Amino acid sequence: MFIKMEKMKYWLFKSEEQCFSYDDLLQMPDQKTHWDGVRNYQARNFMRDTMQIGDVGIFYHSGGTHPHAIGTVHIVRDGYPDFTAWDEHSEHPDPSSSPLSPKWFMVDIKAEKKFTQPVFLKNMRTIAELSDMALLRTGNRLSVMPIGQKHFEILCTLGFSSTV
DNA sequence: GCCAACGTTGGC
DNA sequence: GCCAACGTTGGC
Repeated sequence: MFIKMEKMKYWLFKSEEQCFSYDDLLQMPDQKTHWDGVRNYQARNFMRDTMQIGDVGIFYHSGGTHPHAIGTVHIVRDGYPDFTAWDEHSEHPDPSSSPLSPKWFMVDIKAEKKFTQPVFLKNMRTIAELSDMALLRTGNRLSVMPIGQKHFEILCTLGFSSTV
């Protein structure tokens, strides 16, 4: 008997803090949400093709004066059509997507644990082991991106440490 | 298929 | 508010 164990993958979920924050996620029923509204093919492909239930992620707040990672999440439902695309009243309607021919996909994530202290972007840039993280590349605009296990562990170590 | 114009993102 | 980066659009 062969049971294929897929290797757990690591992701970063980016959201503008004033738009949807980690605290907002904690307020959601069952602390879950669907990661809707992504209208970028590369991010779409990650969610549709690569993410799996059980993968874990870092939640990152962009847009503020001090961008930072703020907690961990895990994926509780893998890729399925983003139904907000054919809702004309949604934030990101796209008439070219339909239930019969969905163009955009999303996953469901659930909050895991909020960091005891945020890990600031400014701090990340000083850490050599994080230098190859996609988030730190200038001009990166993906709201969902893969990171390495090493990146995930370093961010958790910093975020859950009790001293600065 | 090329490429300039345009819109959006996001750090600073 | 500015500007760099980059994806998308549309004319040709």
